[in-house]
Amino acid sequence: MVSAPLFSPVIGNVGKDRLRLWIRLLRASRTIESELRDRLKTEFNTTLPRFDVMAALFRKPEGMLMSDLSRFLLVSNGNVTGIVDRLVSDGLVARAQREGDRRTSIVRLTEAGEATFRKIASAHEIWIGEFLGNVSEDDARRLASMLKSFRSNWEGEP
Amino acid sequence: MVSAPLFSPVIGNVGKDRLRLWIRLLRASRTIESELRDRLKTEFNTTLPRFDVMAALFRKPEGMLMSDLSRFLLVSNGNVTGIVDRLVSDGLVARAQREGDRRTSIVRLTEAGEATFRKIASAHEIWIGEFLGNVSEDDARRLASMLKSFRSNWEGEP
DNA sequence: TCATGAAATTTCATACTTGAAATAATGCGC
DNA sequence: GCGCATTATTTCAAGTATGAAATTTCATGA
Repeated sequence: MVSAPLFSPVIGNVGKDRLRLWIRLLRASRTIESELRDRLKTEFNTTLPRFDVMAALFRKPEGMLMSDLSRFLLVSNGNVTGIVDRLVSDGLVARAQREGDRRTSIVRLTEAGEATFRKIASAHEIWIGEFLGNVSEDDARRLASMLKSFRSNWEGEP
Repeated sequence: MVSAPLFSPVIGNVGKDRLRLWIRLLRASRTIESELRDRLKTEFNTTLPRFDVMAALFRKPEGMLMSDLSRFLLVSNGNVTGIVDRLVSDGLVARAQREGDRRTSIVRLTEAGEATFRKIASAHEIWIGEFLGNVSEDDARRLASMLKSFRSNWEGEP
Protein backbone atom coordinates (compact mmCIF):
# COMPACT_ATOMS: atom_id res chain seq x y z
CA MET A 1 0.00 0.00 0.00
CA VAL A 2 1.35 3.39 -0.95
CA SER A 3 0.55 6.81 0.29
CA ALA A 4 -0.61 8.98 -2.55
CA PRO A 5 1.03 12.26 -3.44
CA LEU A 6 -0.53 14.88 -1.25
CA PHE A 7 -1.71 18.37 -1.93
CA SER A 8 0.26 21.57 -1.73
CA PRO A 9 2.97 21.55 0.90
CA VAL A 10 2.06 22.66 4.36
CA ILE A 11 5.22 24.41 5.40
CA GLY A 12 6.35 26.25 2.33
CA ASN A 13 8.21 23.93 0.03
CA VAL A 14 10.25 22.33 2.74
CA GLY A 15 9.67 18.62 2.94
CA LYS A 16 8.17 18.22 -0.50
CA ASP A 17 11.10 16.21 -1.81
CA ARG A 18 11.26 14.20 1.36
CA LEU A 19 7.61 13.37 1.04
CA ARG A 20 8.16 12.23 -2.51
CA LEU A 21 11.12 10.19 -1.34
CA TRP A 22 8.99 8.51 1.28
CA ILE A 23 6.33 7.63 -1.24
CA ARG A 24 8.90 6.18 -3.62
CA LEU A 25 10.60 4.31 -0.82
CA LEU A 26 7.37 2.76 0.29
CA ARG A 27 6.31 1.97 -3.24
CA ALA A 28 9.65 0.35 -4.02
CA SER A 29 9.66 -1.81 -0.93
CA ARG A 30 6.03 -2.81 -1.39
CA THR A 31 6.66 -3.77 -4.99
CA ILE A 32 9.71 -5.84 -4.17
CA GLU A 33 8.02 -7.40 -1.18
CA SER A 34 5.09 -8.38 -3.31
CA GLU A 35 7.26 -10.07 -5.93
CA LEU A 36 9.26 -11.73 -3.20
CA ARG A 37 6.15 -13.07 -1.51
CA ASP A 38 4.99 -14.42 -4.80
CA ARG A 39 8.18 -16.32 -5.53
CA LEU A 40 8.51 -17.63 -2.01
CA LYS A 41 5.02 -19.00 -2.32
CA THR A 42 5.26 -20.56 -5.76
CA GLU A 43 8.83 -21.84 -5.57
CA PHE A 44 9.18 -22.77 -1.92
CA ASN A 45 5.65 -22.80 -0.57
CA THR A 46 6.56 -20.44 2.25
CA THR A 47 5.98 -16.84 3.24
CA LEU A 48 8.00 -13.71 3.85
CA PRO A 49 7.46 -13.58 7.64
CA ARG A 50 8.52 -17.22 7.92
CA PHE A 51 11.61 -16.48 5.85
CA ASP A 52 12.43 -13.43 7.95
CA VAL A 53 12.25 -15.42 11.16
CA MET A 54 14.41 -18.19 9.72
CA ALA A 55 16.93 -15.66 8.47
CA ALA A 56 17.16 -14.10 11.91
CA LEU A 57 17.66 -17.49 13.54
CA PHE A 58 20.20 -18.57 10.97
CA ARG A 59 22.52 -15.78 12.09
CA LYS A 60 22.35 -17.07 15.65
CA PRO A 61 23.00 -20.80 15.85
CA GLU A 62 22.85 -20.53 19.63
CA GLY A 63 19.24 -19.43 19.34
CA MET A 64 17.27 -16.33 20.20
CA LEU A 65 14.68 -15.37 22.77
CA MET A 66 11.22 -14.55 21.51
CA SER A 67 11.69 -10.97 22.62
CA ASP A 68 15.00 -10.75 20.75
CA LEU A 69 13.30 -11.96 17.61
CA SER A 70 10.51 -9.47 18.01
CA ARG A 71 12.93 -6.61 18.59
CA PHE A 72 15.17 -7.58 15.70
CA LEU A 73 12.34 -8.02 13.24
CA LEU A 74 10.51 -4.90 14.38
CA VAL A 75 7.26 -6.73 14.97
CA SER A 76 5.13 -7.30 18.03
CA ASN A 77 5.58 -10.13 20.49
CA GLY A 78 2.28 -11.73 19.73
CA ASN A 79 3.07 -11.77 16.07
CA VAL A 80 6.30 -13.70 16.57
CA THR A 81 4.49 -16.23 18.71
CA GLY A 82 2.17 -17.13 15.85
CA ILE A 83 4.85 -17.37 13.19
CA VAL A 84 7.13 -19.45 15.37
CA ASP A 85 4.21 -21.71 16.29
CA ARG A 86 3.68 -22.48 12.63
CA LEU A 87 7.38 -23.00 11.97
CA VAL A 88 7.56 -25.37 14.92
CA SER A 89 4.64 -27.39 13.66
CA ASP A 90 6.44 -27.61 10.31
CA GLY A 91 9.50 -28.95 12.08
CA LEU A 92 11.73 -26.10 10.94
CA VAL A 93 12.20 -24.47 14.32
CA ALA A 94 12.46 -25.75 17.89
CA ARG A 95 11.85 -24.18 21.28
CA ALA A 96 13.94 -24.99 24.31
CA GLN A 97 14.02 -23.81 27.90
CA ARG A 98 16.86 -21.82 29.25
CA GLU A 99 18.57 -23.22 32.29
CA GLY A 100 17.37 -21.41 35.38
CA ASP A 101 14.67 -19.26 33.82
CA ARG A 102 11.42 -20.92 32.99
CA ARG A 103 9.89 -17.77 31.57
CA THR A 104 12.08 -17.64 28.51
CA SER A 105 12.14 -20.03 25.61
CA ILE A 106 15.09 -20.21 23.29
CA VAL A 107 14.19 -20.60 19.67
CA ARG A 108 16.53 -22.08 17.08
CA LEU A 109 16.46 -23.62 13.63
CA THR A 110 16.30 -27.38 13.44
CA GLU A 111 18.59 -29.25 11.04
CA ALA A 112 15.74 -29.38 8.58
CA GLY A 113 15.12 -25.69 9.12
CA GLU A 114 18.73 -24.82 8.42
CA ALA A 115 18.83 -26.91 5.27
CA THR A 116 15.58 -25.43 4.06
CA PHE A 117 16.75 -21.93 4.79
CA ARG A 118 19.99 -22.35 2.88
CA LYS A 119 18.11 -23.32 -0.24
CA ILE A 120 15.68 -20.45 -0.02
CA ALA A 121 18.33 -17.92 0.90
CA SER A 122 20.42 -18.50 -2.17
CA ALA A 123 17.41 -18.03 -4.40
CA HIS A 124 16.48 -14.96 -2.36
CA GLU A 125 19.84 -13.35 -2.89
CA ILE A 126 19.66 -13.91 -6.61
CA TRP A 127 16.16 -12.49 -6.79
CA ILE A 128 17.16 -9.35 -4.96
CA GLY A 129 20.10 -8.91 -7.29
CA GLU A 130 17.63 -9.19 -10.10
CA PHE A 131 15.11 -6.74 -8.65
CA LEU A 132 17.80 -4.18 -7.95
CA GLY A 133 19.81 -5.05 -11.02
CA ASN A 134 19.81 -1.58 -12.49
CA VAL A 135 21.14 0.00 -9.34
CA SER A 136 24.89 0.01 -9.66
CA GLU A 137 26.90 -1.46 -6.81
CA ASP A 138 28.22 2.02 -6.16
CA ASP A 139 24.77 3.48 -5.94
CA ALA A 140 23.65 0.62 -3.79
CA ARG A 141 26.43 1.28 -1.31
CA ARG A 142 25.77 5.00 -1.27
CA LEU A 143 22.05 4.52 -0.88
CA ALA A 144 22.43 1.94 1.84
CA SER A 145 24.69 4.15 3.90
CA MET A 146 22.28 7.03 3.42
CA LEU A 147 19.46 4.94 4.77
CA LYS A 148 21.53 3.77 7.67
CA SER A 149 22.53 7.23 8.73
CA PHE A 150 19.11 8.81 8.71
CA ARG A 151 17.66 5.86 10.54
CA SER A 152 20.08 5.95 13.40
CA ASN A 153 19.27 9.61 13.92
CA TRP A 154 15.61 9.62 14.70
CA GLU A 155 15.58 6.19 16.27
CA GLY A 156 17.18 5.37 19.55
CA GLU A 157 19.64 2.65 18.67
CA PRO A 158 22.24 2.57 15.92
CA MET B 1 9.60 -7.27 9.54
CA VAL B 2 13.11 -7.24 8.16
CA SER B 3 15.10 -9.86 6.39
CA ALA B 4 18.25 -10.61 8.28
CA PRO B 5 21.69 -10.32 6.73
CA LEU B 6 22.39 -13.57 4.98
CA PHE B 7 25.45 -15.75 4.77
CA SER B 8 28.25 -15.59 2.24
CA PRO B 9 27.16 -14.50 -1.23
CA VAL B 10 25.98 -17.13 -3.62
CA ILE B 11 27.29 -15.78 -6.87
CA GLY B 12 30.70 -14.44 -6.05
CA ASN B 13 30.41 -10.98 -4.54
CA VAL B 14 27.91 -9.75 -7.04
CA GLY B 15 24.72 -8.64 -5.40
CA LYS B 16 26.10 -8.33 -1.89
CA ASP B 17 25.68 -4.58 -1.78
CA ARG B 18 22.27 -4.84 -3.38
CA LEU B 19 21.22 -7.30 -0.75
CA ARG B 20 22.38 -4.96 1.96
CA LEU B 21 20.54 -2.14 0.25
CA TRP B 22 17.36 -4.16 0.21
CA ILE B 23 17.64 -4.95 3.89
CA ARG B 24 18.21 -1.31 4.75
CA LEU B 25 15.40 -0.22 2.48
CA LEU B 26 12.98 -2.60 4.11
CA ARG B 27 14.16 -1.72 7.58
CA ALA B 28 13.82 1.98 6.91
CA SER B 29 10.34 1.72 5.52
CA ARG B 30 9.21 -0.61 8.29
CA THR B 31 10.55 1.72 10.92
CA ILE B 32 8.92 4.78 9.44
CA GLU B 33 5.69 2.91 8.82
CA SER B 34 5.63 1.79 12.41
CA GLU B 35 6.10 5.28 13.78
CA LEU B 36 3.51 6.57 11.33
CA ARG B 37 0.99 3.95 12.39
CA ASP B 38 1.57 4.87 15.97
CA ARG B 39 0.95 8.57 15.47
CA LEU B 40 -2.06 8.02 13.24
CA LYS B 41 -3.53 5.89 15.97
CA THR B 42 -2.82 8.10 18.95
CA GLU B 43 -3.41 11.49 17.33
CA PHE B 44 -6.18 10.73 14.84
CA ASN B 45 -7.51 7.35 15.86
CA THR B 46 -7.03 5.97 12.36
CA THR B 47 -4.74 3.56 10.54
CA LEU B 48 -2.24 3.67 7.70
CA PRO B 49 -4.37 1.69 5.21
CA ARG B 50 -7.31 4.00 5.87
CA PHE B 51 -5.07 7.00 5.35
CA ASP B 52 -3.68 5.54 2.13
CA VAL B 53 -7.13 4.98 0.70
CA MET B 54 -8.22 8.47 1.64
CA ALA B 55 -5.06 9.94 0.12
CA ALA B 56 -5.71 8.11 -3.13
CA LEU B 57 -9.31 9.33 -3.23
CA PHE B 58 -8.34 12.88 -2.34
CA ARG B 59 -6.37 13.12 -5.58
CA LYS B 60 -9.45 12.15 -7.57
CA PRO B 61 -12.49 14.19 -6.56
CA GLU B 62 -14.44 12.48 -9.35
CA GLY B 63 -13.92 9.18 -7.53
CA MET B 64 -12.20 5.90 -8.30
CA LEU B 65 -13.28 2.38 -9.08
CA MET B 66 -12.42 -0.28 -6.55
CA SER B 67 -10.07 -1.87 -9.05
CA ASP B 68 -8.33 1.46 -9.66
CA LEU B 69 -7.80 1.84 -5.95
CA SER B 70 -6.43 -1.64 -5.67
CA ARG B 71 -4.06 -1.14 -8.59
CA PHE B 72 -2.88 2.24 -7.38
CA LEU B 73 -2.28 1.10 -3.82
CA LEU B 74 -0.65 -2.18 -4.85
CA VAL B 75 -2.96 -4.25 -2.72
CA SER B 76 -5.48 -6.96 -3.49
CA ASN B 77 -9.09 -6.34 -4.41
CA GLY B 78 -10.47 -8.05 -1.37
CA ASN B 79 -8.29 -5.92 0.83
CA VAL B 80 -9.67 -2.68 -0.56
CA THR B 81 -13.22 -3.93 -0.07
CA GLY B 82 -12.68 -4.30 3.66
CA ILE B 83 -10.97 -0.98 4.18
CA VAL B 84 -13.55 0.91 2.13
CA ASP B 85 -16.34 -0.86 4.02
CA ARG B 86 -15.00 0.47 7.26
CA LEU B 87 -14.47 3.97 5.88
CA VAL B 88 -18.04 3.96 4.58
CA SER B 89 -19.42 2.93 7.94
CA ASP B 90 -17.45 5.81 9.46
CA GLY B 91 -19.05 8.20 6.97
CA LEU B 92 -15.74 9.24 5.42
CA VAL B 93 -16.24 7.58 2.05
CA ALA B 94 -19.27 6.93 -0.16
CA ARG B 95 -20.00 4.42 -2.90
CA ALA B 96 -22.06 5.26 -5.97
CA GLN B 97 -23.12 3.35 -9.05
CA ARG B 98 -21.84 4.26 -12.46
CA GLU B 99 -24.46 5.00 -15.05
CA GLY B 100 -24.84 2.01 -17.34
CA ASP B 101 -22.63 -0.46 -15.53
CA ARG B 102 -24.05 -2.07 -12.46
CA ARG B 103 -20.91 -4.03 -11.73
CA THR B 104 -18.75 -1.08 -10.83
CA SER B 105 -19.02 1.18 -7.85
CA ILE B 106 -17.42 4.56 -7.76
CA VAL B 107 -15.83 5.44 -4.48
CA ARG B 108 -15.20 8.98 -3.32
CA LEU B 109 -14.51 10.95 -0.18
CA THR B 110 -17.47 12.50 1.56
CA GLU B 111 -17.27 16.10 2.78
CA ALA B 112 -16.44 14.79 6.20
CA GLY B 113 -13.84 12.51 4.67
CA GLU B 114 -12.18 15.33 2.82
CA ALA B 115 -12.10 17.56 5.88
CA THR B 116 -10.70 14.75 7.98
CA PHE B 117 -8.11 13.91 5.40
CA ARG B 118 -6.85 17.48 5.14
CA LYS B 119 -6.18 17.60 8.84
CA ILE B 120 -4.34 14.30 8.90
CA ALA B 121 -2.39 15.00 5.74
CA SER B 122 -0.80 18.15 7.01
CA ALA B 123 0.37 16.37 10.12
CA HIS B 124 1.55 13.49 7.95
CA GLU B 125 3.69 15.72 5.81
CA ILE B 126 5.31 17.29 8.82
CA TRP B 127 6.02 13.90 10.35
CA ILE B 128 7.69 12.64 7.20
CA GLY B 129 9.82 15.75 7.05
CA GLU B 130 10.80 14.97 10.60
CA PHE B 131 11.58 11.29 9.99
CA LEU B 132 13.67 12.10 6.94
CA GLY B 133 14.99 15.32 8.39
CA ASN B 134 18.63 14.39 8.09
CA VAL B 135 18.36 13.53 4.44
CA SER B 136 19.13 16.72 2.55
CA GLU B 137 16.65 17.83 -0.07
CA ASP B 138 19.31 17.14 -2.67
CA ASP B 139 19.84 13.62 -1.46
CA ALA B 140 16.12 13.09 -1.24
CA ARG B 141 15.71 14.09 -4.88
CA ARG B 142 18.60 11.91 -5.99
CA LEU B 143 17.40 8.96 -3.99
CA ALA B 144 13.83 9.32 -5.18
CA SER B 145 14.85 9.39 -8.81
CA MET B 146 17.07 6.38 -8.25
CA LEU B 147 14.16 4.46 -6.83
CA LYS B 148 11.93 5.50 -9.65
CA SER B 149 14.32 4.44 -12.33
CA PHE B 150 15.08 0.97 -11.01
CA ARG B 151 11.45 0.31 -10.40
CA SER B 152 10.33 1.07 -13.92
CA ASN B 153 12.87 -1.40 -15.23
CA TRP B 154 11.88 -4.70 -13.75
CA GLU B 155 8.22 -3.88 -13.43
CA GLY B 156 5.87 -3.63 -16.33
CA GLU B 157 4.54 -0.12 -16.04
CA PRO B 158 6.42 3.15 -15.67
C1' DT C 1 9.83 -15.24 53.69
C1' DC C 2 6.84 -13.02 51.43
C1' DA C 3 4.71 -9.29 48.98
C1' DT C 4 5.26 -6.97 45.10
C1' DG C 5 6.97 -5.22 41.01
C1' DA C 6 9.45 -6.41 36.78
C1' DA C 7 10.29 -9.46 32.86
C1' DA C 8 9.08 -12.98 29.15
C1' DT C 9 5.71 -14.82 26.83
C1' DT C 10 1.04 -16.01 25.35
C1' DT C 11 -3.71 -14.94 24.61
C1' DC C 12 -7.15 -12.12 22.80
C1' DA C 13 -9.93 -8.89 19.94
C1' DT C 14 -9.57 -6.44 16.00
C1' DA C 15 -7.84 -5.19 11.69
C1' DC C 16 -5.14 -5.93 7.59
C1' DT C 17 -3.58 -8.88 3.70
C1' DT C 18 -3.42 -12.30 0.20
C1' DG C 19 -5.03 -15.36 -3.42
C1' DA C 20 -8.64 -18.10 -4.90
C1' DA C 21 -13.40 -18.98 -5.54
C1' DA C 22 -17.95 -17.14 -6.07
C1' DT C 23 -21.19 -13.69 -7.88
C1' DA C 24 -22.92 -10.64 -10.99
C1' DA C 25 -23.04 -7.84 -15.03
C1' DT C 26 -21.17 -6.62 -19.58
C1' DG C 27 -20.18 -7.19 -24.37
C1' DC C 28 -18.89 -9.70 -28.27
C1' DG C 29 -19.29 -13.33 -31.93
C1' DC C 30 -22.33 -15.95 -34.13
C1' DG D 1 -31.00 -13.33 -29.24
C1' DC D 2 -27.78 -16.73 -27.23
C1' DG D 3 -23.66 -18.45 -25.50
C1' DC D 4 -19.57 -17.38 -23.30
C1' DA D 5 -15.30 -15.19 -22.20
C1' DT D 6 -14.27 -11.00 -19.76
C1' DT D 7 -14.61 -7.58 -16.23
C1' DA D 8 -15.71 -5.77 -11.51
C1' DT D 9 -16.43 -6.80 -7.18
C1' DT D 10 -17.27 -9.48 -2.96
C1' DT D 11 -16.68 -13.47 -0.12
C1' DC D 12 -13.86 -16.66 2.13
C1' DA D 13 -10.08 -19.14 4.60
C1' DA D 14 -5.69 -18.70 6.24
C1' DG D 15 -2.04 -16.10 7.71
C1' DT D 16 0.01 -11.73 9.42
C1' DA D 17 0.00 -7.73 12.51
C1' DT D 18 -0.94 -4.74 16.49
C1' DG D 19 -1.57 -3.40 21.30
C1' DA D 20 -3.48 -4.59 25.51
C1' DA D 21 -4.60 -7.82 29.02
C1' DA D 22 -3.51 -12.10 31.23
C1' DT D 23 -0.19 -15.58 32.82
C1' DT D 24 3.80 -17.27 34.65
C1' DT D 25 8.20 -16.75 36.55
C1' DC D 26 11.90 -14.22 38.54
C1' DA D 27 14.12 -10.98 41.75
C1' DT D 28 14.38 -8.00 45.46
C1' DG D 29 13.61 -5.42 49.53
C1' DA D 30 11.11 -5.10 53.95
